[in-house]
Amino acid sequence: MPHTYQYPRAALTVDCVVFGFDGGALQVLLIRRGLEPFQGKWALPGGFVRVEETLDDAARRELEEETGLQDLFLEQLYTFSAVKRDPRERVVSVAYYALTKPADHTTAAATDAAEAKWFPVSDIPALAFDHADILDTALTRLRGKLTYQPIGFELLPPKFTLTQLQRLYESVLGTEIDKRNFRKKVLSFDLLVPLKETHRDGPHRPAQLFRFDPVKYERLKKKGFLFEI
Amino acid sequence: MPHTYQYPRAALTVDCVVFGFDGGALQVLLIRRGLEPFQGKWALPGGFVRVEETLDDAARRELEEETGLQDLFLEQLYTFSAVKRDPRERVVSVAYYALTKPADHTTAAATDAAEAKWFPVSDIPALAFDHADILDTALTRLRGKLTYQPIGFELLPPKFTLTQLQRLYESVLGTEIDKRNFRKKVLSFDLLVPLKETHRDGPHRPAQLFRFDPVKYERLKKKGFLFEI
DNA sequence: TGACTTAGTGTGAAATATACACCTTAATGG
DNA sequence: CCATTAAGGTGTATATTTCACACTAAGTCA
Repeated sequence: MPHTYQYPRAALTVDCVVFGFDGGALQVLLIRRGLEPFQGKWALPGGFVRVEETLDDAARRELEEETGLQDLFLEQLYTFSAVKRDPRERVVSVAYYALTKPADHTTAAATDAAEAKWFPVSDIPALAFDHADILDTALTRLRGKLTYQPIGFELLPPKFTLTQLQRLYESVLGTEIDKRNFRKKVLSFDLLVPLKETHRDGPHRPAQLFRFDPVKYERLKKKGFLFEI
Repeated sequence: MPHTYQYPRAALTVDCVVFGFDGGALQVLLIRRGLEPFQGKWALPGGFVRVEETLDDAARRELEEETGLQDLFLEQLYTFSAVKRDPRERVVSVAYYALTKPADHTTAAATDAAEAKWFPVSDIPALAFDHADILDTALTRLRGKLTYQPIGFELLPPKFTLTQLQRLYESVLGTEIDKRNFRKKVLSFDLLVPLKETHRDGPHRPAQLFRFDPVKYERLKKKGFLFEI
């Protein structure tokens, strides 16, 4: 059923940069394109926005359709509009970035629709469209955001150790952090609650498990608060 | 000449939050709408994106058409996509925010196309569409950005005094700042060059004029640098 | 020439950031 | 079962940054 307008219109898409952390390196979820253009190339999950849904809805829908992922931290990133970014026709794409917990990773792999695969950000294949630009923008944003908002927890399981959190910061920011100073700082925000459990893992002392307390975070945020590592 | 597509498409617009500073309070430039919907209401300058231009181009074009402003600091803000944000049909709008120097203010007032007027952000009339949301988002962004990037200069004339700069920070951030500490901090970045001129203004000691040095700023930015007031 | 008004300047105290090394605890295996 | 292994966990002293605070300087105008 055709739709007619007085002036030509760009098509609107969403593209999602999905980050994950496997304990060692920051990863991005890509899907292999089944159709032209760029058939067979790796690309960010995404697709056309329906006329009766918001961009956030579209991003969540496409993510679920293409990767099986649900209920993740998702935030609008930037809208990309280079005139020739899609060889077919004018397409403007609103990019999102998402953070997943490790438990989601298997889910993502299990999807059948298209081939989906995690790649370490240090080793990304050639991407379709301007997706390399989008990924760069997302990485820059993630690094920036990590230093002033407590979103690192979104990349870790609900229960995590301080060492895991530190590894995450180190690999995303690409710096080494002093263990004692990091712990002091992180705990000083009073956003982590120690659990009565420990994480046993090999021939050494087991690690205290913590969880993030979103309620305390909301309280702090309202008072105007700066989370800085 | 009609244009036909297989699926319905949202219309794409840009809207611009133009900030100015008159020495006392932060101002926003609004235009009075000449057409329905919201005829006679105040709104952000903006309009439809043409199919062969980027969003940045569209924002600059609309700004010039509606307000006469050119060559200003302009940055994409966020894309607004609530389904009913335009009562006529589905319209997705990419919001921008812009910073103008005082010399531009008269230019803006001189435009004839539509009625354009500066309003202090503390006293904004009811706005069309979701423009109040957009303005809120822009203000939050401006406040955030001002504290870690040296964009305040974009709101001042090319030559300015430290007191003017301080007033700007105070009124945008809504805080009082200690004069000595502010000067120490700002000068410590080594981004301001003192001029051989002073600013005479009333029966008191004249003030040293400075200009912002974008070259030094670029150098610093590359080394990874944090501008924090 | 004195009164008025904004410009411009320095220091000490408090808080925060940084550098740095050793003991603790459980698992493993000889 | 005890010695070894390997990561977990902790405190302090120093450097740096932030913060609070008050007077003199320079020009105008009556």
